[in-house]
Formats: sequence, C-alpha cells, structure tokens
Amino acid sequence: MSRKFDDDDGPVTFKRSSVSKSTQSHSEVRKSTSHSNDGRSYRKSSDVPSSNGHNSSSQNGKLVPCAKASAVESSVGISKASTSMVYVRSPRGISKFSSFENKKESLLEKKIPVHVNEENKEDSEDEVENMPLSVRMKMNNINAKKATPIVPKKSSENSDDDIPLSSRLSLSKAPKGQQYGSNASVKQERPSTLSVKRPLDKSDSLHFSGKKSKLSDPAQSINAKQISAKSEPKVEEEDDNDDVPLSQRMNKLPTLVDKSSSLKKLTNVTKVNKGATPSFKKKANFKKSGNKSEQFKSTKLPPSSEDGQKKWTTLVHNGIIFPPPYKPHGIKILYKGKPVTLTPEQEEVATLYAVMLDTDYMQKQKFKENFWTDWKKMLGKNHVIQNLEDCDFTPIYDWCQIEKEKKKQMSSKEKKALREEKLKQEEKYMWAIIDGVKEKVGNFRAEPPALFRGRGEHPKMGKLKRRITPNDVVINIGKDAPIPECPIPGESWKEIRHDNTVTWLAYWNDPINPKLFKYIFLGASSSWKGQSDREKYEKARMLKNYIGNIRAAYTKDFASKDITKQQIAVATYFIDKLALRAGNDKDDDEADTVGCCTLKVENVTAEGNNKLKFDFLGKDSIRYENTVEVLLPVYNAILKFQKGRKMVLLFDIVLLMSPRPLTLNICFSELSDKRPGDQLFDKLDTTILNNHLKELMPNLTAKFFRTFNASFTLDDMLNKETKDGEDVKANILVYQNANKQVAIICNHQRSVSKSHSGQISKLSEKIEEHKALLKELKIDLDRARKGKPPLKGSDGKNKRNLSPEAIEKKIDQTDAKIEKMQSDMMTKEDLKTVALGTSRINYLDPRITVAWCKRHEVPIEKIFSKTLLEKFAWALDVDPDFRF
DNA sequence: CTTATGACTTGCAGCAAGGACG
DNA sequence: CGTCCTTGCTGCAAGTCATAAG
Repeated sequence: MSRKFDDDDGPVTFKRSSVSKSTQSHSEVRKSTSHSNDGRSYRKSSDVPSSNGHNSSSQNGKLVPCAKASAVESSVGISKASTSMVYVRSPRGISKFSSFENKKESLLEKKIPVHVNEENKEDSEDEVENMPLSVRMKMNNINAKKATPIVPKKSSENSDDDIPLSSRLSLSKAPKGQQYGSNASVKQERPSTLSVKRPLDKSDSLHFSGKKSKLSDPAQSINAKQISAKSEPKVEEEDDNDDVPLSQRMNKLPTLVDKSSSLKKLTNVTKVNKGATPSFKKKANFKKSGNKSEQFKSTKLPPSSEDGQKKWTTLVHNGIIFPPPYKPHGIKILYKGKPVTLTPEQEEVATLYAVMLDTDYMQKQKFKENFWTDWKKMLGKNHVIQNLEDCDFTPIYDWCQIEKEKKKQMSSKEKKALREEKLKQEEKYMWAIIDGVKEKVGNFRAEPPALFRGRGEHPKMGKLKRRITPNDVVINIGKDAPIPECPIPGESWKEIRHDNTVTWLAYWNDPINPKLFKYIFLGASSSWKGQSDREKYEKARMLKNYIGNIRAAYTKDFASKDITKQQIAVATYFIDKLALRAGNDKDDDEADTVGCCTLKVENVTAEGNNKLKFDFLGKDSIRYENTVEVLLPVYNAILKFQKGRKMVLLFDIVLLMSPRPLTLNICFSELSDKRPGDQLFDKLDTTILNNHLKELMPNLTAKFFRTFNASFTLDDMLNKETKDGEDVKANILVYQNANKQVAIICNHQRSVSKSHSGQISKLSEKIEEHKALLKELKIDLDRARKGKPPLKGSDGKNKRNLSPEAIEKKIDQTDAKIEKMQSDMMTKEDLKTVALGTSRINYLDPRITVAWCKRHEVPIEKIFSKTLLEKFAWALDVDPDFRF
C-alpha cells in the first residue's frame, strides 16, 4: 500500500487495495471488496497528479502580514484584533450572501471602499482573477476603472501567486468564445428546456406572472418533443398561481432594503440572468454599501426587518403523500414448524422482516435482537411465539418473491398503465410554487414502515420504524396558501407553520430517533438548491486564494508549544491533505464512526520513516485505509498525541455556597497515558477547529477543503491531461480518470456487485476466444498469401476463401476488439469499488465540467445525466474559459 | 462555555428502466 | 426479442455546521 505524499501539494491519494466495508468481517457474503483480489488493484497511486500544488508556497510570503501572523498566533483571547484585520481585508466573510453580483455591479461600486470587495469579488473580481490574462485585459479596457481597484487588491493578497503567470498566458491563448450551444447544437434543446423551466431570479418570475406562457411557449414548442409533460405544461396550467398579486411579488424590491437574504437573492439573480433589470442592480448595490459597515456581524444583523433570514414570500404546495394502508396477505409463518396466525399488524411487521431474509442483516445479532424486541411487543406477553429462533418466515418470504415475480411478468403495457396511475395520484405533490415559481419537490412521500437499516454496526438496526401518519407531520406553507388537504380521512396534520426563514415544506420526527427530523425539501433542480450549490463552490474557490496562507499557518504551528494549537495544526493538515471530514462528536446510539477530530489513538499508526497509517471507519462506516508519508513535525506530533497525558477525573466536588448560589467545581485529576478508544486530538472538536478556520478565511469550515480539493483536482487534471484534437471518446476517458482520482481522494466507495467476478471471468473468456480466433486468422492469412485455402474452423466447418486483404482487415478488427475488451475489463476492475457519482453530484464544480466540455467540444450530455443537467442548470452558461 | 436542536448536505444501496448483446 | 448488464434515480441514513437553550 504505497501512497505518495508530496507534501506540499494536493491531497494525497492512495491505492485502495484493500478497501472494505466495515461490515465485511461479518458479512463476507456481500460487499467485502477486499478479499477477492486485493493486493493488486490496477490503480496506481502514482497516477495521481499532485493537484493543488501551485497555490501553496509562493503565496506564503506574500500574505499580508497582519492577517497571517495574527491568524497564526491568535488563540482565542488575542484574536480579536487579528480577526478584525482579517475581516477588514475580506469583509466578505461576513456575508454568506456575497456571491453573485455581476461584473457591472461591482464596477458601479467604486464608491465602496476597497475592502468591501472581497465580497463582491467573488464572482466578479474573483472570476476575473482566474481568467486568462487576455480576457482580463479586455475587461480592463472596457472598464478600466473597475478593474483597477479590484485587481490590485486581490493580487496583493494572493491570487496572483496562485497561478503562475506563465500558465495564465498559456491559457489565454486558447481561443474561446464558442458558446455552449454551438458545440452542442444537437442537444441544445435540453439546456434550454431546463432554463426555461426555472428562472432563478425574481425578475423572471415577474414576467411569469403576467403572461409567461406566451413568452415561453413559442420557444418551447420548437423543441416540443423533448419537453416532457412535466415542466413546461405545468407551469402554464398553474398559471392560476399567478393569482399571487404582482404587487406582492414586487414586494421583494422594497424588502431588499432590508437585509442580507434579499441581497443574496438579488445578486444571484443579476448574475444568473444577464437581463436583470437595472433597478435590481441598483438596489443591490445600494444594499451592499450598507453592508460594509456591518462587517463583523453581518450574519447577525439585527433583525431590523422581519426578514433577516427570509427565504420566501409566498409558498404554495400540496403537502405529502402517504403509503397505502397495509393489505394483509394471510400467509402464515411457522413457529416450531407449525403455522401461526397473526393479526394484520403482527403480520405486517413479520413481513418486513421476512423480506430481509436474504440480506446481510440476518447475520447481525443486533438486528435480530432489536427486531425481536419490537415485534415481541406487538405479539403480546402470552403469544405462542416466544422466541425468534423458532420462527420460520420463509412462507412469507416466498410469497413475496412470487409477488415480485408476478409484477415482473406483467406486460409492459400493464406496467405502464400502473405507472401512469401512480403518477396521476402523485402529480399534485410533485410541485411547489415559491414566490410564483413552480419548482420540483424532492421527496414528497412519507417514509413507509420498515425495519431500520442502519449502516455499519448501528445499535438500532432492526428496530421497527413505525408508520408515519399525518399526525406526525408538520407542514410549512405560506400564510395565504390553502392548507393542504390531509390525504388520510379523519386525520389531520400535526401542525401548520408559516416559517419563511426555512426552506422545508414539511417534516416529521424520525420514529427511530425522535430528536431527528425528516424533512421534505425542494428537489435538487430548484433554485434554492442551485443557489446554495453555487455559493458552496464559490466559497471553495475562494479558499484557493487563502490556502497558501493557511498552509503556512499550520506548518508553523506543528511545533507550537500550545498543544491545542498544535493539534489544530495537525488536524487541519490532515483535512487539507487527506480530505478527511471534520468529525463531529457522536452519540452512543449511533454507529461508532470517526472523522478527523474524533480520530482515536488506534486509528493512526506510526510506521517509521515518517509514515502514518490511517485505518478507521468513516461516514457510513466506510473504511478509510491509507498510509502516507508526512512531514517530520507532524509525525512527531502524532507520536506525542498518542501517548497522551490525558486528564483523568478522580473527584468532582461541587460546592453550593450561599448568598448567591455559586457553584464551584473542584477537580482532582491526574495525568495518565491514553489508551485505545481515547481521542487522538483530545483538545479538539469541530467547533474549535472551525472557529480557528474562520480566523483564516471568512466563513471557512472544514468541509470546504473537500470541495476545494475535489474541484481543484478535477480542474487541474482536466487541463493537464486533455490533449488537443482528441476525439470525444478519448476526452471522456480523461474526464473519467480525473473523476476517479477525485473519488479516490474523497474515499467514495461502492460495494462490489454480486455479479462482478462472474462478469470478469466471462469477459476474460471472451477475450480468450477472440485471441484464438486471431491465431486462426493469422494462419489463414499466411495460407491465403500462399494461395492455400483456409483451414477448417474450430467448429469443423469450412471457411470462405478470403483474400489476404480481407483477412488482414479481419485481423485488425479482432485486434481492436480484444484491445477494447481488455481495457473494458481493466476499467471495470479498476472502478469496482470506486463510486464516481458522489463527487460528481456533490464535490465537483459543474462549471469546470461545462467549461471543459465547451472547450473540447464534448457534449455535456456525455458527462451529466438529465437530472444532473437540471441540477446544474445554474452552471450551464459558464464561460468556456472558466477555471476553478 | 457545553449541550441540544434544527436545517441542510453528503453518501451508499437497491431498484427499475433502458441499452447492449446474442 | 429475451436476457443480461449498466446506469440513473430514488430513498433514506449519516454527516456538517450554525445557533438556541441551559
């Protein structure tokens, strides 16, 4: 398990030679990706390019001293001053809503003192920064003024260092300008459909109300085919929603005046929609300038207006749908070999268990135990059934299988009819109207009863997750909207709320863990989600400008005498280099998994030569296994942290003293070595860590390192490895490979499919066949050249007499086939444990992909599926020159 | 502070629909 | 034109992080 770790550069990746799920030990059946062919994955650790190297060192020196120094030294007490400095330089931190102003806007703002910018920069200046020089120059010419103030400032910070001039120049060479549509004209309809569907901005919604149908229709009809029944038509039907008075919608304008959130929206709007009205822009600007004064607390502006956090003005939806009541089947289970009659309720739960008979959960004692506990309650004390072991659920299991089979056997017509029926029932739940804009609802179904399928060794696995009823459900909806009709007669919603500071449409408490909520949100294609997605990536991009200093800061702290600082430094290093998650503390009633801050001493092993071996269960109990070489100070620090000296509490005396009840805690404690199970970073938790990160960059938290590393790596790899003039296929391969590296960095795994090994052997069999054929062909060729007829085929039949040329051609074809099959097999094996999807959905800035596609004429549809395109609608119009 | 809540993102599994293949 | 696979999508579990409450 080699890995490389170049210290300064990018995230370390590793070979996942023995990837495995935690569960593997218990459930060898299933996913243990590990056992079969371990040692030799095709993946090479070395093919990982070190990614984000460039930004690091050069910039260190440049950082404005105050920020950096202060950050470094600051520990809580001192930090105030320093913090303020940081903020001064980058007020943006304050605002979560900074991001989307468009360039013009920021230009207008000249009046605003420089420091305001950081915020505005993001999209405007920031983007500028990342653009090729040529482009930037153009822009400068156009608006000399704006550029000037902005650029200088930024560059002083760092950005310039990030990207070597040379590379910028080279970039600038690339002729751009192709619009997206032009490359992909064929597909154009898709994007357009999408964009039509959901205007991100309010301005649009305004039109909408009036006569949107008119506007959009013509365009649509052109591509009508592809426009599925879903989006467009509906919009129109629901025009009636426009009954939201225009005036109300207009309200937004005024509200702008108030605060943050509205600003956010606006700015976004303008950016997304170039056609935004001037008035909007002005207001936004106005706003902004107000903002600066708030620097420090923008997030907690006094709720001067009711809408400090306002997310919507009008919200209309139809609530959620519930699964149909249980239909008893009457199949009896056997208890000690004898059939037992169960009540419908008992039977329902028995059935939930029966259908899991062929899962790994059956190997888990905890699962059975928890199930039994819950089921026993339903059976009652004196039931014939007294223990689970003597129950035989196979009759129900078999019945279910048969039912499944029946369903499968239905003709496609029947299936279709069934589907349509379902659709019709659900149709009304699928949409919500937010401020006049129709948006898809994400999940509008109440979760059906089930046995809880916790991952890893979850202490609650197997417990009955009882049926959710309307009485469990809280609805959030606009004050003026009709309250959704409760779909179950005789019942009613638990509560109706009108909270416009949140985006959920409904929730209920999770029956398994009542303090958790299950929310109904809008779908991923909604503008709410799109907007926050965009903000996420902008923040990650901003990290690029700070990363050098952050690295310098933690490097300096590796040797700090202040243990807390030292731990923060090392933890940050891990998060940066290994893309570890933050690692919040967990309750005892959850699976025992860890992240960076919660690593236990036994999760990291020093192996000599500055090598550390990480081995722990992370999110979803996915195992993280990686050995990396680290800097000596880090190595030493880990040795020290492992040894520990943690405080052990011996006594705790509490004195209550009168006059004023004063509580005094006197602790008697001693130092002792850490033991397995103890925290490696005993002085840390995610709050401390994130607070520290915020001193280094406004609003920075641990998870952004993952986003940053992932997107940076993709951008970097794509631009290094894409060759000009390659065909689409080759380009896609490049993309896949980059995607794969990201997935490896993030440790995104999947279980090996059951049929994997079978498929591989089938493939290799085929390859052998073709090889044999090849041999034969070669002989034939030889003979043909000598004028002899071909030998009989392996099947004994005579073959046609072919010309040498024809045979040669055949040989070439066969060769190609073999090659393709071999490479297919390689990739298949290679990717068998790697999940590419997660990073594509959550970590890779879609603008990188879109821009790359435009530059290399790869149809975006080859990379993003339909839903992904919808989700990333906000990114589709990105400039081809976009770099992360 | 520290803990509890609340809201929202991330992540894997499983299934169903669609596509490749014989 | 059925079977075998793959792929995309959905479901819901499990994280992160901000903030309220104690």
